[in-house]
Amino acid sequence: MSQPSAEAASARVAAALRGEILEGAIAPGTWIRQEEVAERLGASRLPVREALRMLTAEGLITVEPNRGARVPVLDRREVEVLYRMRERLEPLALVESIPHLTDADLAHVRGLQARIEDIDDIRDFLALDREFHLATYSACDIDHLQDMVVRLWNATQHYRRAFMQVAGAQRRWVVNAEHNLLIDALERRDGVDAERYLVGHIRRTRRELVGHPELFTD
Amino acid sequence: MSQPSAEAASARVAAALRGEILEGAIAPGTWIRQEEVAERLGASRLPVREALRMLTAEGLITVEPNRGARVPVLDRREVEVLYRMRERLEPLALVESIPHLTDADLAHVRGLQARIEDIDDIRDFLALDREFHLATYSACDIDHLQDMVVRLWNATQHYRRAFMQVAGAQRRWVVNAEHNLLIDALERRDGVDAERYLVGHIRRTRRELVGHPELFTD
DNA sequence: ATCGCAGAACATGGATCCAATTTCAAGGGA
DNA sequence: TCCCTTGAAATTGGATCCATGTTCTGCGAT
Repeated sequence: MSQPSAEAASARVAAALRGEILEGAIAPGTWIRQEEVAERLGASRLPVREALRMLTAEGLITVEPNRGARVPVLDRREVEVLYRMRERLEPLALVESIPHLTDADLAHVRGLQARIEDIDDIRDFLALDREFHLATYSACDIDHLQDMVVRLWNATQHYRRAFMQVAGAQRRWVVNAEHNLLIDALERRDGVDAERYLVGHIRRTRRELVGHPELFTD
Repeated sequence: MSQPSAEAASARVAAALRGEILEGAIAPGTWIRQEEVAERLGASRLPVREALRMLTAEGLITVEPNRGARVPVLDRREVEVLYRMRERLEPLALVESIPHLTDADLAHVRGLQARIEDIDDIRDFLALDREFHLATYSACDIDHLQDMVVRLWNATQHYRRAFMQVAGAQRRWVVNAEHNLLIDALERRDGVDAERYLVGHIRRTRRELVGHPELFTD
């Protein structure tokens, strides 16, 4: 009877909140009330508190003592530096991943890209784009590295969504082209080329994103 | 009456455990029992649980559901990649910090280096070396970046201590020389040189550290 | 003697109640 | 009218008790 059985309440709450935050249902800056979350998700306040701590470890929220938790509001400069961190860390994750990527992994990545090219809805695009990139790092067996990459994606998710809403369809074409170049390099197991395409991909996105002042309050 | 007054219990417990882990009093691999910590630090189990979640967010421990928490044991490869992550992230933190470093900050950094050169005890050296490097990043105003750098120092602290115990005094001379080169570049506000010295410093340490197989179990 | 299995001891996860802090609104004074 | 103060409501933090899951021990069967 030691089946995984019912997931722990705190993990359930964390998963639910994680989804809401990543999909934008919880706007940055708004306080997340423990009581409200507890009764909405059918749990007591205690697992909610644990879940909030988990989400802080994932870079999704910040907790202020005796105040509460909320999705942080970032200014343009913070988002820019977060992207610069991505430009440095993700190539490392990719290089560590490439030697361990199986053919099945690569087929999965190709499948994701095929779905990305067929999609119109921004919400689906964001989720699949995230899944695509994380899949290319999935064979990296260093937990700390994968965790930090996920943190960077988490922290910038809201601004990526806002960016996609103002960017035109032309951007999607560029993204698709860059993704396919990256996939080709991966299938050749060419770490040097893959790293080059990835850095270019992230850098171009950063420049375009921070070039939209209307996405930020400052 | 709204003085900061007594720090929150969970923060006190977290600070105590943080110190014990960083000083090596809690060996990697040993389970951290909530009840034991609670009665030793004069709190109930609840703030201990919160503290363990905080330390997870800081990269100091890992929590296994229904099992408990412990300081993770890393193999040589993980430590090596953690150092490669430092080589990529810390230069960025330094570059972001340099323009905002005040003369008082630099004087503080110089003072720390002077104390480092006078110290024999390994425990003090580790604490001051950490404080030295973090001080050079202290003017970086991007919280996520500073937090990640601290995580990297936390995760590798145990192996740095073990390394210092097998390394000779000769290593200390090299460290001091590299620190002083770094300080000079900082005082010139020369980001390019500072980054160069820092990368070399971390890279040399990585190579020497992972070159000691006796520090790892595998 | 070794492996398997049951049951007890132990540790973590969760619920409820209470305390402490913060926030917000109303009232009083300059 | 504005600002400061005061107190009550709302919210988070903590303690105790109970439920659930895991680990270890010892008994029994092969």
